[in-house]
Amino acid sequence: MDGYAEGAGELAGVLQALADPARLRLLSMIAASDGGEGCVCDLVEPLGLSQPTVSHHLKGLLDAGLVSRDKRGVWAWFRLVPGAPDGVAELLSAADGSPADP
Amino acid sequence: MDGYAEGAGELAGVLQALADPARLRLLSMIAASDGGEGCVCDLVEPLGLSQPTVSHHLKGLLDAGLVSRDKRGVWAWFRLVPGAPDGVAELLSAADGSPADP
DNA sequence: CCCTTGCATCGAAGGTCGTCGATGCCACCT
DNA sequence: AGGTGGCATCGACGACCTTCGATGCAAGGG
Repeated sequence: MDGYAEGAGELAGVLQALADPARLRLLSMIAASDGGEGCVCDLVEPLGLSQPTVSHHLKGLLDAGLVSRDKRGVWAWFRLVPGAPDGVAELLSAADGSPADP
Repeated sequence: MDGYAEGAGELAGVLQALADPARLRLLSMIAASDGGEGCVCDLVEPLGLSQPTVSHHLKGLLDAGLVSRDKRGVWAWFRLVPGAPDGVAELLSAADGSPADP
Protein backbone atom coordinates (compact mmCIF):
# COMPACT_ATOMS: atom_id res chain seq x y z
CA MET A 1 0.00 0.00 0.00
CA ASP A 2 2.87 2.27 0.64
CA GLY A 3 3.96 1.41 -2.85
CA TYR A 4 1.88 4.36 -3.86
CA ALA A 5 4.37 6.63 -2.12
CA GLU A 6 7.15 6.11 -4.63
CA GLY A 7 4.86 6.07 -7.62
CA ALA A 8 3.17 9.18 -6.30
CA GLY A 9 6.48 10.98 -5.98
CA GLU A 10 7.58 10.05 -9.48
CA LEU A 11 4.21 10.83 -11.03
CA ALA A 12 4.08 14.09 -9.09
CA GLY A 13 7.41 15.03 -10.60
CA VAL A 14 6.20 14.49 -14.15
CA LEU A 15 2.96 16.30 -13.39
CA GLN A 16 4.84 19.23 -11.92
CA ALA A 17 6.94 19.33 -15.06
CA LEU A 18 3.69 19.58 -17.02
CA ALA A 19 1.82 21.91 -14.67
CA ASP A 20 2.81 25.08 -16.44
CA PRO A 21 1.14 26.89 -19.34
CA ALA A 22 4.50 27.54 -20.99
CA ARG A 23 5.44 23.85 -20.90
CA LEU A 24 2.09 22.76 -22.33
CA ARG A 25 2.27 25.34 -25.07
CA LEU A 26 5.81 24.22 -25.79
CA LEU A 27 4.63 20.65 -26.26
CA SER A 28 1.76 21.78 -28.46
CA MET A 29 4.04 23.88 -30.61
CA ILE A 30 6.59 21.11 -31.01
CA ALA A 31 3.83 18.68 -31.92
CA ALA A 32 2.41 21.13 -34.45
CA SER A 33 5.81 21.82 -35.97
CA ASP A 34 6.83 20.38 -39.29
CA GLY A 35 8.02 16.82 -38.84
CA GLY A 36 7.23 16.96 -35.13
CA GLU A 37 10.48 18.79 -34.52
CA GLY A 38 11.05 22.34 -33.30
CA CYS A 39 14.19 24.32 -32.68
CA VAL A 40 14.52 26.80 -29.84
CA CYS A 41 14.75 29.77 -32.15
CA ASP A 42 11.28 28.97 -33.51
CA LEU A 43 9.79 28.47 -30.05
CA VAL A 44 11.04 31.61 -28.34
CA GLU A 45 9.09 34.08 -30.45
CA PRO A 46 5.55 32.67 -30.19
CA LEU A 47 5.98 31.92 -26.50
CA GLY A 48 6.85 35.49 -25.62
CA LEU A 49 9.46 34.39 -23.12
CA SER A 50 13.19 34.96 -23.15
CA GLN A 51 15.47 32.40 -24.72
CA PRO A 52 17.09 31.27 -21.44
CA THR A 53 13.65 30.70 -19.95
CA VAL A 54 12.63 28.56 -22.90
CA SER A 55 15.84 26.59 -22.55
CA HIS A 56 15.09 26.08 -18.87
CA HIS A 57 11.58 24.78 -19.56
CA LEU A 58 12.89 22.54 -22.31
CA LYS A 59 15.39 21.12 -19.88
CA GLY A 60 12.57 20.45 -17.43
CA LEU A 61 10.61 18.58 -20.06
CA LEU A 62 13.75 16.75 -21.12
CA ASP A 63 14.46 15.72 -17.53
CA ALA A 64 10.88 14.50 -17.18
CA GLY A 65 11.35 12.30 -20.24
CA LEU A 66 8.67 14.09 -22.25
CA VAL A 67 10.85 15.42 -25.05
CA SER A 68 14.15 14.44 -26.62
CA ARG A 69 16.92 16.76 -27.76
CA ASP A 70 18.70 16.31 -31.07
CA LYS A 71 21.53 18.76 -31.60
CA ARG A 72 22.13 19.03 -35.30
CA GLY A 73 24.97 21.42 -35.71
CA VAL A 74 24.17 24.78 -34.16
CA TRP A 75 20.44 24.15 -33.93
CA ALA A 76 18.89 22.03 -31.20
CA TRP A 77 15.79 20.18 -32.37
CA PHE A 78 13.32 19.01 -29.79
CA ARG A 79 10.93 16.18 -30.45
CA LEU A 80 8.14 14.65 -28.37
CA VAL A 81 8.71 11.25 -26.83
CA PRO A 82 5.87 9.19 -28.28
CA GLY A 83 3.47 7.77 -25.74
CA ALA A 84 4.97 9.69 -22.85
CA PRO A 85 1.81 11.67 -22.03
CA ASP A 86 -0.22 8.55 -22.59
CA GLY A 87 1.83 6.87 -19.90
CA VAL A 88 1.14 9.77 -17.58
CA ALA A 89 -2.54 9.55 -18.42
CA GLU A 90 -2.57 5.85 -17.61
CA LEU A 91 -0.81 6.44 -14.32
CA LEU A 92 -3.33 9.13 -13.54
CA SER A 93 -6.25 6.85 -14.27
CA ALA A 94 -4.65 4.02 -12.32
CA ALA A 95 -3.91 6.25 -9.35
CA ASP A 96 -7.53 6.86 -8.54
CA GLY A 97 -9.02 3.57 -9.54
CA SER A 98 -10.71 4.68 -12.74
CA PRO A 99 -9.58 2.23 -15.37
CA ALA A 100 -9.03 3.95 -18.69
CA ASP A 101 -8.50 0.72 -20.56
CA PRO A 102 -11.15 -1.88 -20.99
CA MET B 1 -3.37 28.31 -32.68
CA ASP B 2 -3.30 30.52 -29.67
CA GLY B 3 -6.38 28.71 -28.50
CA TYR B 4 -3.99 26.45 -26.70
CA ALA B 5 -3.15 29.31 -24.37
CA GLU B 6 -6.42 29.21 -22.48
CA GLY B 7 -6.69 25.47 -22.47
CA ALA B 8 -3.09 25.29 -21.36
CA GLY B 9 -3.77 27.57 -18.43
CA GLU B 10 -6.79 25.60 -17.29
CA LEU B 11 -5.11 22.25 -17.77
CA ALA B 12 -2.03 23.56 -15.98
CA GLY B 13 -4.23 24.46 -13.02
CA VAL B 14 -5.63 20.95 -12.70
CA LEU B 15 -2.18 19.47 -13.20
CA GLN B 16 -0.74 21.71 -10.54
CA ALA B 17 -3.49 20.56 -8.20
CA LEU B 18 -2.37 16.99 -8.90
CA ALA B 19 1.38 17.60 -8.93
CA ASP B 20 1.94 16.69 -5.31
CA PRO B 21 2.68 13.32 -3.73
CA ALA B 22 0.29 14.05 -0.88
CA ARG B 23 -2.57 14.81 -3.28
CA LEU B 24 -1.97 11.67 -5.33
CA ARG B 25 -1.75 9.53 -2.22
CA LEU B 26 -4.91 11.15 -0.98
CA LEU B 27 -6.72 10.18 -4.18
CA SER B 28 -5.36 6.65 -4.00
CA MET B 29 -6.41 6.25 -0.40
CA ILE B 30 -9.88 7.59 -1.04
CA ALA B 31 -10.26 5.27 -4.01
CA ALA B 32 -9.05 2.31 -1.95
CA SER B 33 -11.35 3.15 0.95
CA ASP B 34 -14.50 1.22 1.60
CA GLY B 35 -17.26 2.43 -0.68
CA GLY B 36 -14.89 4.86 -2.34
CA GLU B 37 -15.34 7.29 0.53
CA GLY B 38 -12.81 8.45 3.09
CA CYS B 39 -13.11 10.78 6.06
CA VAL B 40 -10.33 13.13 7.09
CA CYS B 41 -9.68 11.31 10.33
CA ASP B 42 -8.78 8.17 8.40
CA LEU B 43 -6.56 10.04 5.94
CA VAL B 44 -4.47 12.05 8.37
CA GLU B 45 -2.74 9.11 10.02
CA PRO B 46 -1.42 7.21 6.99
CA LEU B 47 -0.36 10.42 5.27
CA GLY B 48 1.84 11.52 8.15
CA LEU B 49 0.75 15.13 7.76
CA SER B 50 -1.12 17.35 10.16
CA GLN B 51 -4.88 17.60 9.94
CA PRO B 52 -4.94 21.22 8.71
CA THR B 53 -2.56 20.31 5.91
CA VAL B 54 -4.76 17.42 4.86
CA SER B 55 -7.76 19.73 4.90
CA HIS B 56 -5.84 22.19 2.75
CA HIS B 57 -4.97 19.55 0.15
CA LEU B 58 -8.51 18.25 0.15
CA LYS B 59 -9.71 21.76 -0.53
CA GLY B 60 -7.28 22.01 -3.40
CA LEU B 61 -8.58 18.80 -4.92
CA LEU B 62 -12.13 19.96 -4.27
CA ASP B 63 -11.46 23.26 -6.02
CA ALA B 64 -9.96 21.41 -8.97
CA GLY B 65 -13.13 19.34 -9.29
CA LEU B 66 -11.38 16.07 -8.58
CA VAL B 67 -13.18 15.12 -5.37
CA SER B 68 -16.52 15.92 -3.79
CA ARG B 69 -17.20 16.62 -0.13
CA ASP B 70 -20.14 15.08 1.70
CA LYS B 71 -20.49 16.28 5.25
CA ARG B 72 -22.45 13.66 7.13
CA GLY B 73 -22.77 14.97 10.66
CA VAL B 74 -19.39 15.56 12.24
CA TRP B 75 -17.47 13.55 9.69
CA ALA B 76 -16.63 14.85 6.24
CA TRP B 77 -16.56 12.14 3.60
CA PHE B 78 -14.61 12.74 0.44
CA ARG B 79 -15.34 10.85 -2.74
CA LEU B 80 -13.67 10.87 -6.15
CA VAL B 81 -15.43 12.55 -9.02
CA PRO B 82 -15.76 9.78 -11.61
CA GLY B 83 -14.10 10.46 -14.91
CA ALA B 84 -12.30 13.58 -13.72
CA PRO B 85 -8.79 12.20 -14.17
CA ASP B 86 -9.86 10.66 -17.43
CA GLY B 87 -10.73 14.11 -18.66
CA VAL B 88 -7.30 15.31 -17.62
CA ALA B 89 -5.75 12.35 -19.38
CA GLU B 90 -7.64 13.14 -22.56
CA LEU B 91 -6.58 16.76 -22.41
CA LEU B 92 -3.00 15.63 -21.90
CA SER B 93 -3.13 13.35 -24.89
CA ALA B 94 -4.79 16.02 -26.98
CA ALA B 95 -2.30 18.66 -25.96
CA ASP B 96 0.66 16.99 -27.58
CA GLY B 97 -0.91 15.72 -30.73
CA SER B 98 -1.44 12.14 -29.67
CA PRO B 99 -5.10 11.64 -30.35
CA ALA B 100 -6.71 9.44 -27.77
CA ASP B 101 -10.11 9.67 -29.41
CA PRO B 102 -10.79 10.00 -33.04
C1' DC C 1 41.78 32.73 -38.91
C1' DC C 2 38.17 35.70 -37.04
C1' DC C 3 33.38 36.86 -36.66
C1' DT C 4 28.57 35.86 -36.36
C1' DT C 5 24.86 32.89 -34.81
C1' DG C 6 22.45 29.80 -31.69
C1' DC C 7 22.04 27.39 -27.37
C1' DA C 8 23.13 26.25 -22.47
C1' DT C 9 24.51 27.70 -17.97
C1' DC C 10 25.06 31.04 -13.86
C1' DG C 11 23.38 34.18 -10.33
C1' DA C 12 19.53 37.00 -8.58
C1' DA C 13 14.74 38.85 -7.69
C1' DG C 14 9.87 38.05 -7.20
C1' DG C 15 6.10 35.32 -6.46
C1' DT C 16 3.68 31.06 -5.22
C1' DC C 17 2.97 26.76 -2.73
C1' DG C 18 3.39 23.43 1.06
C1' DT C 19 3.56 22.90 5.98
C1' DC C 20 2.68 23.87 10.64
C1' DG C 21 0.54 25.65 15.23
C1' DA C 22 -3.40 27.94 17.13
C1' DT C 23 -8.13 29.11 16.90
C1' DG C 24 -13.19 28.94 15.92
C1' DC C 25 -17.30 26.52 14.69
C1' DC C 26 -20.63 22.78 14.49
C1' DA C 27 -22.68 18.28 15.61
C1' DC C 28 -23.17 14.53 18.81
C1' DC C 29 -23.09 12.25 23.47
C1' DT C 30 -23.87 12.29 28.55
C1' DA D 1 -26.85 22.25 29.34
C1' DG D 2 -22.10 21.14 29.45
C1' DG D 3 -18.49 18.57 27.54
C1' DT D 4 -16.11 16.09 23.78
C1' DG D 5 -14.53 15.14 19.24
C1' DG D 6 -13.84 16.33 14.40
C1' DC D 7 -13.22 19.63 10.61
C1' DA D 8 -12.31 24.21 8.39
C1' DT D 9 -10.02 28.60 8.55
C1' DC D 10 -6.13 32.13 9.80
C1' DG D 11 -1.51 33.84 10.02
C1' DA D 12 3.39 32.77 9.45
C1' DC D 13 7.65 30.58 8.01
C1' DG D 14 10.51 28.14 4.79
C1' DA D 15 11.38 26.15 0.30
C1' DC D 16 10.63 25.69 -4.53
C1' DC D 17 9.65 27.50 -9.05
C1' DT D 18 9.46 30.95 -12.68
C1' DT D 19 11.58 34.62 -14.96
C1' DC D 20 15.07 37.66 -16.31
C1' DG D 21 19.81 39.67 -17.67
C1' DA D 22 24.59 38.57 -18.46
C1' DT D 23 28.00 35.30 -19.63
C1' DG D 24 30.35 31.18 -21.72
C1' DC D 25 30.75 27.62 -25.22
C1' DA D 26 30.45 25.28 -29.71
C1' DA D 27 29.52 25.27 -34.73
C1' DG D 28 29.49 27.40 -39.29
C1' DG D 29 30.61 31.09 -42.80
C1' DG D 30 33.53 34.77 -44.88
